[in-house]
Parts: sequence; C-alpha cells; structure tokens
Amino acid sequence: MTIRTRVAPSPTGLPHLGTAYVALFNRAFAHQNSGKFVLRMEDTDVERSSLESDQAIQVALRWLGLDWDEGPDIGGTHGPYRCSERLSIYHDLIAELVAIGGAFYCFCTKDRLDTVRASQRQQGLVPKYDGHCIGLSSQEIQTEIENGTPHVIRLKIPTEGSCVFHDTLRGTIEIPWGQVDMQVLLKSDRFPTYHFAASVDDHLMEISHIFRGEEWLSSCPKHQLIYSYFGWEQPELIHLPLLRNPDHSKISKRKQSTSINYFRRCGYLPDALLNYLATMGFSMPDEREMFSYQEFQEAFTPSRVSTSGPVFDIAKLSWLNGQYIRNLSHSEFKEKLGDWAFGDGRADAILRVMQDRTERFDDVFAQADYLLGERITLTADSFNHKKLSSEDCVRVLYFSQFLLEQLHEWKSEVISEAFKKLATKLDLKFRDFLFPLFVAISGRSVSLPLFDSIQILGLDVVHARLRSAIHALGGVSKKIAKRLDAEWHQHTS
RNA sequence: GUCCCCUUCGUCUAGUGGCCCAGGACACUGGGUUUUCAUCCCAGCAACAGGGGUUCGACUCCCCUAGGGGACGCCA
Repeated sequence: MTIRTRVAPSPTGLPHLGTAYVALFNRAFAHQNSGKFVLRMEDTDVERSSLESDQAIQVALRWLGLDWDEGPDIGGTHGPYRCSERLSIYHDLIAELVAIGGAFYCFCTKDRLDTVRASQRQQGLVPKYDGHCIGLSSQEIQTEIENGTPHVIRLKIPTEGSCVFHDTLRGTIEIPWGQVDMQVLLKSDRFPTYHFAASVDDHLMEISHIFRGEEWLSSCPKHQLIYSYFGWEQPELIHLPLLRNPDHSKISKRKQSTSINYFRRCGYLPDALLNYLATMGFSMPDEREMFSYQEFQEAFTPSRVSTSGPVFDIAKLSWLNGQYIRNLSHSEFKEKLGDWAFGDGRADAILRVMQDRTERFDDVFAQADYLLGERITLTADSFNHKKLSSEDCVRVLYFSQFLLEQLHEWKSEVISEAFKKLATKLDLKFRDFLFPLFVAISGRSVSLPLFDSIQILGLDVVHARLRSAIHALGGVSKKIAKRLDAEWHQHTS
C-alpha cells in the first residue's frame, strides 16, 4: 500500500500555525515511507473562503519548506484539489447516499432548528437535530423541491449502540450514537460541509493516514459512518494534541499570534520554527531538541508522539531561533537579514516616509526603530491622555483589531478611510482617536505616519501590537469583551 | 449540561514494572569568562494531581475522584 497523507486547511484566514504543525507530521510520515503528501483546500465555506487566503497558505507552507507532491497549484493524479472544483463529485455521491438510505432531505428553517436546540439545551439534553424531516415520503420531498424550498441533506445516524473506532495514539474509542448529531452533509447552497467533503475526498484521494488535530476526535463517528455506508475502508487516524495558549486553552489568535506570517515578519527562521513545532508533542529518541527537518523525517514515529496538549512557548522558540541564527555563516546572516528587512519592497516603503523627515542621515534609523524592530514595551501610563480615559483607549484598540481584520485591501489610504469612519462611529475626534493607535503601533504618541506604518508592518505584527497594548492597559475581561463584541456588531450591521 | 480526550518541574519533555529519593531543555536565580551587553561555561531552584487496587516492586498497569482541554453550527 502506498502511504498517502494530506493537510486540508480551509482558506478562511491567515495561514495558521496549526496548519503548519499538522502539515509537518503528515509530510514527514509520507516521505519517510516513500509516500505522497497532498495539499487540499477545503473551501467549502463560500462566505468565508477567499483566494487570497488560499494563496497565503500556500506561500506560508512553502516558506516553511512544507511543499506538497499534489495540490491545487501543481495538480496531481487525484485532482482537482479544491473542494469548490469537486462539486459534481459530491453531488453524485450524496445522491447515492440518499438512495442507499444513509442520508435524507431536510427542509427545516434556521428558526425552527434554533428553537429546538434551545429547548433541548434547557432540558439538559445534547442539542441535536430532532429528526423532523427524516420520515418524509418521496412524494413530499418531490413537492418541496419543486416549490423551491431551501433544503439540506443530513446524515442518518443509528438510533442505538455506539461508534467504535481506532486512534493510533489513544487506542479504541467508543462514542454513543446518541451523542452524534444528524450532521448536514450538503448545505442549501449545494456546497458540502467539511465532514462530507473531507470524508469523500480522503477516500477518493486514497489517503491512508490522517494526522490531524484532536479537535476532530468527536466528529469521527460521522466520518466513520459515511465510510461504512459507502463500504469504504477507513484511513488510519492519528489525532495530534492541540497546540495551546499559555492558559492551556486551544491556541487562538485572540490570545496570541497564530499566523505563520507573524513569525516570519518577526524574523524567525523557517527551519527554527519547524524544529520548534516538531518538539511540540514529539521528542527525539536521544532527546535532542535541535534537529533539522530531514532528521525529524528520518526519526519520526507515531509512538513518540505524546497526547497532552503542549503550550506554545514563544520564549523557547526564540531561544531555539537564536541557536539557528548564531549557527549561520556571516554571509548567510547578511543575506537572510537583508531579505527580512528589505525584501518585498519594504526598504522603499520605509525610506519613502522617512525622507521628508530627515535632515541628517543619522535621523533615519532612530525614527524607524519600531518599523525594523520590536517597539518599546508599554505600560498603562503610556496611554495617559488629557481627553481619553484608559477605557476609551481600550475601546479604540479593540475595535481597531476587528476593523483591520476585515479590511479588503491592505493600503495606507484604505486603512485611513476605515479609521476615519470608525472614529465617527465612536464619536471621537479623529486626532484623539489616533492617540492610542500611535502609542500601540510605534510606542510613541508622535511617530512616522500611522497608516503608512501600519501598511509597512503588516496585519500580523500590527495585530500583535494592538493585543499587547490592550494587555498593557489591563486587558479586556470576558464580560467587557462580550459587550464590545455586541457593540461592534451593531456598528457593522 | 452531555459525550470524548488528557494529567511528570512555571513551560517543552525523557521515562513502556526494578537502571528514578525521577534525567535533559527553556525560563528564573547565583557564579565564572568577556572593555559593556549578549553569547559561552558552571552551579542552583523546581514535578510523578489525589485516593484506592494489581505486584516482591509502581512515574510506568487497572479503577475511582479531582483538575484541564475539546466537541456539541447549513464553521472548519
């Protein structure tokens, strides 16, 4: 049997550390066994998927050296490698599944489902679909379809017993069918859900082993059921531990930087980042902590993967990165640093905003300190302002995070416009509104032009600085976050 | 709330019944080298969640409790 593995990110945001983590294990395992490693884009969520994200993920994985043998850009024997290009496959198979009684049409409205779930929750039950449409006759279904009633197709779940499946690291796992929802497989927009697409594609692409995050463990019964309805053989499942925030919750961008681009922008080397990720949950037989990807690939074995969730510790990553940097030859160091600081037209962008403010060349680097390096560490006092309270500052910074995430174009003028609108909505004078942003971004209330700075630094770094600024101001409690989220929702809708 | 997973120093981990009154790494503390700093070197601090079994012997196997995490979406 040929070993085939895959990573299947959904292109709905910035390239995530978790994607790299999972890709690392899948790729190493496949290549160790002369197999193939596949990249598949799970763009099943039309609302949130974007081609920019799709491309960014590919760039980020390539930067890390995690390239693939088959994928959306290079094709392969089992393509296409984007779900959106495989719709007819899903449509054929879902029809087959309905025909053999493994799935059924559902015409329920969102309102009805919400009501049902709310009352189930109230009664302390597992919120699930109540089977309302499961007994519909083919006549009734036909009529609804002809009437153009929006509908989905759901998975039929056994009413009794439990699902038993196997995880390489954890052994046999048993989940009662009563816990499993009649999952939507085909949405009303005729796109498959992840569960259906992934199951189908893993089979058709002949994926033999799936290394993925532990978060998927509880969806395994759905996948197993789809496989068994079709009479397919299940791939081997290896659920990797979830990367964690310092507070041990699942790693998330609200609590720390999770974008691969952030680490790239901060000057971590791809080899070091990859090495560090490999030490998350895995250890070398000789306990070496510094090793190359090649060495990892040779030494990797699932039995050396631990199951408890590792905290992603930036301090240790930085130490490791330091080791790599000091091991560089002088010319490598010069070259890599140069690429980092001035690549992608960054030097031009910085010098352009500098020139007007320069009287002597030695003015230049002092002013650009926060663009080329980390900005100074902030305290609550950094935000003392004659008009704005610290709560006002938090509000501005908190909303700015949302605003920047939603920007369709990362350009100074666009950023400027968006901020002006936000200031108006918050009923703040633009000048006052900008103060906390200047401090958060540059560490000073006066600096080079703010929007150019934001453009140059990029979303990842800017986001991290906003987050750390909010933290310096005492952070945002869950309660306040909830209130601010609601307020933001109001502004945008 | 229900189900599932997990539980060794603050953090990453070694440990697959005796080699462990638990080893390494980061961080931290102290000392040394260095024109300062960093690097580097040396030393120190610090953990088997708790309780029951099984066994001649349990960090290691089993059970219970507690704690942590995840899932419960026409998100992935």
